[in-house]
Amino acid sequence: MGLPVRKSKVAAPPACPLTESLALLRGAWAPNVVWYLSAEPRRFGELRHDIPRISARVLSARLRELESRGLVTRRVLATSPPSAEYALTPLGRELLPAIQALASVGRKLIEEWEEGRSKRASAAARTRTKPAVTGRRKHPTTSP
Amino acid sequence: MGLPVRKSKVAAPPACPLTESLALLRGAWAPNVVWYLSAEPRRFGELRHDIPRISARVLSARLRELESRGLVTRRVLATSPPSAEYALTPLGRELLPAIQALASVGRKLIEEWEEGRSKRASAAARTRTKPAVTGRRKHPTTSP
DNA sequence: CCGTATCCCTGGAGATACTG
DNA sequence: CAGTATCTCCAGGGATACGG
Repeated sequence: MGLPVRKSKVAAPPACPLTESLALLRGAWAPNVVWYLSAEPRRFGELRHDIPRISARVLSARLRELESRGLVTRRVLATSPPSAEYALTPLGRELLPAIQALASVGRKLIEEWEEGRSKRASAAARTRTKPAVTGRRKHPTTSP
Repeated sequence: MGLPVRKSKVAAPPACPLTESLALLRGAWAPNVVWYLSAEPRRFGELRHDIPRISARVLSARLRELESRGLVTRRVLATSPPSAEYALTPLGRELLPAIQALASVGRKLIEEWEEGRSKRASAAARTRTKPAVTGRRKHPTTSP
């Protein structure tokens, strides 16, 4: 605040469509949040459960950011135990095809290398991530 | 270094396909790099021109990372002015549908948003996006 | 049950300058 | 031309604890 001269920083003029949509999904967990909202509105605690490794702080931050960008809406329910429901807006839904494409290729990749792992024990190119099948997930659509 | 302190950071087991493909495209510029390689192999300097706002350092870092993950290949040409060509691998190409979906929705968003804006004022401030066709060759597909 | 408030850490990214 | 070497900056993120 002291110095008036500061570089624009976030200005980030979206020179291209790719950058534009990427800007809406900023943050590592944003796509996941959108994904888990794709089927139906969900509550904060549900999302936390859906995305086990996200912290409340970050989930809250993402939700707020997505809300401020018009991708999700927040609805507070005046129930005895206070609850909140988050849902995708039409704008948020526009991103679903892309997110699904991402999930789709990811799924394929996982399959392929699980197969190739048993056949070809070589391919020491990249050793990342394990199958780590999630125990179970109560998700209407295919899980990300 | 050398402290016995163990932080158990855990590389993060990507429990879901979405996270998996996201992991491959880590870094803000990665998707753009893949996009600009989609049509044909390109050289370092060309990529720099394609993505004007990226610094050499970051471009280099992204390319190395993408290479280490098996998404791109690097080929050094022994020409008088040394040059290098980067190209997508089959694995890299598998991500194209998703990236194109992203670009597609971004394009649509921009259109919508420009239409809605034409009602209010002339969009003069935002016109500095150039496809960066430096007279060399252009992309068969629309620019991101 | 739904968050927000610290504290701290990591790494992605910008700018600039310099070699093979 | 194709990178690497520094340095700095800061937003995103993990953990924990606390307030509504």
